[in-house]
Amino acid sequence: MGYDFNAIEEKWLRRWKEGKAFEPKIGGKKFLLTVPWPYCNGALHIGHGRTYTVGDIVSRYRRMAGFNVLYPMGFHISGTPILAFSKKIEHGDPATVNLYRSYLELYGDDPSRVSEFSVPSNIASYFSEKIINDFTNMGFSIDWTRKFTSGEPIYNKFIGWQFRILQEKGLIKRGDYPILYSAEEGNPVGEDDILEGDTDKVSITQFTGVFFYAGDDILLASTVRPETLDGVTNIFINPDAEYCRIRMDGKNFIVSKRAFEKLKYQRDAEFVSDVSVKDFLHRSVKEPLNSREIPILPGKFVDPAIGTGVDYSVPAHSIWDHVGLMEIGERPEYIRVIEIDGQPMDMEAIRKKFGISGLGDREKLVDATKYVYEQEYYHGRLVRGKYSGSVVKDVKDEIVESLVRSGIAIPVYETSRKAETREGNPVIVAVIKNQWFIDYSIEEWKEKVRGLLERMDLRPENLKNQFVQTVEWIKERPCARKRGLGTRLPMDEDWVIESLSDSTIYTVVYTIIPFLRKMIFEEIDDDVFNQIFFGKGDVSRKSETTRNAIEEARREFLFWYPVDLRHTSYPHISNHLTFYLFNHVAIFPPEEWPVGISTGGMVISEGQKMSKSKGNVYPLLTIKRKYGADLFRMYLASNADVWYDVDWRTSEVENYSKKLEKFFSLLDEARGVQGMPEDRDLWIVSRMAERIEKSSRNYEMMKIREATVDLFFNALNDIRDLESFAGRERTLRAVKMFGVQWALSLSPVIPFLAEEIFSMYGGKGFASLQPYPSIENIYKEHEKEWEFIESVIDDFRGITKVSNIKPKRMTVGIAEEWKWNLLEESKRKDIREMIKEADQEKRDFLIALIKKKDLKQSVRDEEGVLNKYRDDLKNYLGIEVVISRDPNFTRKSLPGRPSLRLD
RNA sequence: GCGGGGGUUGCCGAGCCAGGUUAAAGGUACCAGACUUAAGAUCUGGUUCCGUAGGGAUUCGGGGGUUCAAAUCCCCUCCCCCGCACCA
Repeated sequence: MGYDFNAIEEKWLRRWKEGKAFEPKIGGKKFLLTVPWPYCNGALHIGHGRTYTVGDIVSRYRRMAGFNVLYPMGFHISGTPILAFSKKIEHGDPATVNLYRSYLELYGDDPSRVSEFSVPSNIASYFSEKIINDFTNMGFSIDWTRKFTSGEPIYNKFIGWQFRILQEKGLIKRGDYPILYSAEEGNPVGEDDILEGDTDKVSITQFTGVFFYAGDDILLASTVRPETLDGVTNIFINPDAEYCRIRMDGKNFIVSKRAFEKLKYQRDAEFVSDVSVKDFLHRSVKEPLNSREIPILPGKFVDPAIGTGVDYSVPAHSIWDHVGLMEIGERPEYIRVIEIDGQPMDMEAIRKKFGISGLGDREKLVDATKYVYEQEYYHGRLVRGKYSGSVVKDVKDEIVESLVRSGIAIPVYETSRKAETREGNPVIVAVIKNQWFIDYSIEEWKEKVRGLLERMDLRPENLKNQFVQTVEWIKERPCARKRGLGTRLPMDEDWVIESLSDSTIYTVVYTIIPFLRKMIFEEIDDDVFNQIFFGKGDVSRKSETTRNAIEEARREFLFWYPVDLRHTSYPHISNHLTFYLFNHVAIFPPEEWPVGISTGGMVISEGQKMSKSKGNVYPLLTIKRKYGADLFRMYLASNADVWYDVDWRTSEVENYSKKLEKFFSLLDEARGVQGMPEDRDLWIVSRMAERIEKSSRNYEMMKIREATVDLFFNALNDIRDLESFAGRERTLRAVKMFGVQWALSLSPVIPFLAEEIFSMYGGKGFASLQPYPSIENIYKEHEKEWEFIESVIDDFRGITKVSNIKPKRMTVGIAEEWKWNLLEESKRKDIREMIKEADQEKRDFLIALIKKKDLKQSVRDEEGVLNKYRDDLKNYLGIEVVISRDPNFTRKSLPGRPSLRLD
């Protein structure tokens, strides 16, 4: 018979709410725990539940460990996705409309309401409400009185304040910045906007456009290998493509027409005239380094849509160029620029090695090119020019910079692959002029963050390395975009602060939001925030209401902040979490800087990444209805350590359900049983005492899996063993002794069941608010005795298994006195010394002692223990136990490991 | 490439940092037995190989080394996953 988890969960949800169980007031030892706020553009699935569940288990444990815990939550609505979805719904995009209809259906709402979602704020408000509901149902001990969204006016004021501070401190700057862009749509495009952008990522590649002079014109040849410029032998242009003359920076450039269409989004470029390929072919141009005259040759392999459509040829280091020349029957003198271990790579040999017969072997050419590039990039040394002697990868960036500085090259950006938007338009690279950045590259700033990392509590331990690495690598980050929801950039209202940049110190708002809301909105300005956070804004002219609220807010901020633990999943390390550290360090004094960060794994489902097409995405709501929150939490907690991915397998989930039922009915039944437990069953109390104590440490170190497996699965196995040995009745009497403590120890993981059991056992108040339990371990000896009996049973089984007999009697040969004496001695002395002095017999024994360390834990009075369990052994194994001390028989006996004879 | 994490017994997954209690937790799957009209559920035992006495042999991606002793420490090598930015 199962238990009605739905009824139990509903009951305790109601009582927690009525009792305001998780709405802490200031006072005592505080613990502020945050998990990044969810982005509310759709229904939550099991993957979303993970980090919040871990956060909740931690907060619940901390609460029981005596901390005043605040676990707050808000909602993120900044950025483009919500906007994009509402736009699609407005336009009636069938896939999106269906998706949102299905969400509405899932939550039992009228699917026709989908049209409301054409207003972005409706998406945000609808789903934030559902998330509150879902999270509450999962038993998360969140203080919802402190919720807010990244889109509301009070928050906009706060972010405005933050950015003005960043600006004052000189951490914000402007500059040109390349981004992926759709010319047709007039928008930057993100991963989500690109066709197959999530599976096949598109990035920005920087080419170098090198100037080759042809009279008044400059052929702009683009390359990703400017280090080979010294080896140029000719220019390739595609004889079948269209080229044109354009004007940039007061000069005339020749590029393909396709290139111009993109280039004009990267810099000021004006069309001058079409040009004919024939006018250029076989003319010569001057290369910019040494003014050598080189010819322009036809290269059909040159793609006018990539780069500038003009290619400079370095046949000594490019397989394309080598084969290209071969095909048109040209064989200029190759100029070697790079050597590996003193040897240049031989393009002809590589051509043969890859089996390339001509330009038609595109794939092989691509492979060969990759091979050549990699070899020369990582292992090649330059042998000409001013960088002669350097390894390519060490000086490549410098080379590009120096070419640009000398005015003979410009950067040209290209996408890493050909890509189009979901609407079917080409994706190009555009350069945004005067893009706003937060300049994370400032060395003093980085240094402060490194200092912070030194003192932080980071889990898992390797997290520190990852952060140090990220801090090393981080540079300017664009912090605003021209579209999306969010806060307008205070210094330039055309821009909206980008969604990761507006969520770096928001955790502080949790501490003050209820008091901000008490203020008169119009009065909230920078002075208010300065007063709350630094105690130094002039607020004397505010209304009394506002001034009182400011005082309260300051008190709460000082009490709750900093964040003691921020927990999230590992993909946040190199972005959000790092910004989080940087911004705290920039804005707040050191005592308000983050104390701890932990990162966790993701959720995969049925052994695979979740995806709609695989049908393995399960909404949180469905899970709760079908299995209950406790089961979900138990599964997440025990399936994998926090830092690893959890695999949700429906078939295993079912088994958890049975285990929880067993747990519940066991404790339920034990409650009603009469009489005291047998003395010889009390070992199980000792085990439980140890488990509870050990798990406390594990919870604290966030080894949640270990705590759960031990407290739940291993404990249930003990009980199973006891039951099969001693029967149900005796087991229940023993279990009754620790039922309450057991349930309480599991309360962080399965809070609903814990509440129910706690109250069934007559507990007053909430289990969730009880101190973490402990059991005085007064039955340690019983445990050792039981371990002895267990090992005898184990040996008995071993023998019967191989000998195939059904014994009636078991003769137990207990080890001789001298062995026990040596064992005692070995605890005090160096066993190696003892071995040297011992005779053959003693030596064998001592070596056995080293091998079996646990023998040192043996119970001394084995005969007494066997007598104590004599009747149980007869019942359980169907044998009579006879003790023997016959020296012929006990020769092989060890303390804790008696000889056995069955007959 | 850089950085991080992995490769364990049918599968999932502990153990490895602090070498011996480890043929290696736990779960799952499978086999046998009990219960049952039967199935399911539940319970019991088993699941590397050999062995009619608790033993032995081999095993933790591959190779080598340190050690009385290595899944655990060191070196080399192969393979897999994740992050690398404007995207929440």
